[in-house]
Amino acid sequence: MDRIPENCPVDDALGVLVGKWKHMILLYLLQEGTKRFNELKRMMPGITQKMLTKQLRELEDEGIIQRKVYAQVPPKVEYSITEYGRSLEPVLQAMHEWGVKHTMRRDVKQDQIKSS
Amino acid sequence: MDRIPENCPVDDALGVLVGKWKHMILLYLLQEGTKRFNELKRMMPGITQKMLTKQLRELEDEGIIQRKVYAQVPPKVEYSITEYGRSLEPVLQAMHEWGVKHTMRRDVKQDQIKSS
DNA sequence: CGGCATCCTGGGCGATACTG
DNA sequence: CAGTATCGCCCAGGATGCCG
Repeated sequence: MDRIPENCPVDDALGVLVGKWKHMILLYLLQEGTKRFNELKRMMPGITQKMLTKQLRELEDEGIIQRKVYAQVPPKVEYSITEYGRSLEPVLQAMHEWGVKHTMRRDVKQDQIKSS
Repeated sequence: MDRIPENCPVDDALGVLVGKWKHMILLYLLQEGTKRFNELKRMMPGITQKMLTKQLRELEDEGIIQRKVYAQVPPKVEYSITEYGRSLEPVLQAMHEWGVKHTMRRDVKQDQIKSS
């Protein structure tokens, strides 16, 4: 982290990850490779087609994931991480590690409240 | 990154960073140490008192920053990163590095559009 | 100086229905 | 199967004004 930037790079990174399901999609595609639309949908209970489509489009527009359409009936569309998308792995990694610690600390805080 | 969790730790990390100004506040406090309310405000042109207050409160509630009130007139309130808050540094670091590359890539994309 | 209370708006997000 | 098309809610975030 050199200087505080005028147009913050951290903002850019945050931008592509913010969205209720985006990081989930990325984690799934990173860990389990190529997935079809409905496979992703099934993996995220609660998400609607509209939202899944939207977030996939946004990630695609950013160049983070790839969309491959098979010309067949019934339709088949596969999504996968791009090379560029893999560059986000350290970021997700850092967030995941912090999240694990955070959850632990939250438990500690709960204990402190209980014992006070 | 071990397994895809039910309650995603990545979500937790994202949660504390999301908010239009939160990461900015954190970067300032990390890099420049303790700051007064109006110092922070001056550093972020465009932010309103309400928003600054709100985001500071949220960060404080998470235990990420510390609020120190001096009993004097005029009032003086100082904000600083907690030890716990410093644990976010690797996350910010990772996002910053990615952001720098991302900006570069976006420029490349612009060039590609121009030359097409 | 460092807030809090109030009002308001945009758009993120969801529910539902329809389609090639 | 993998989407569009509509409608509508909620709330993060902004504008403004008052206060100890």
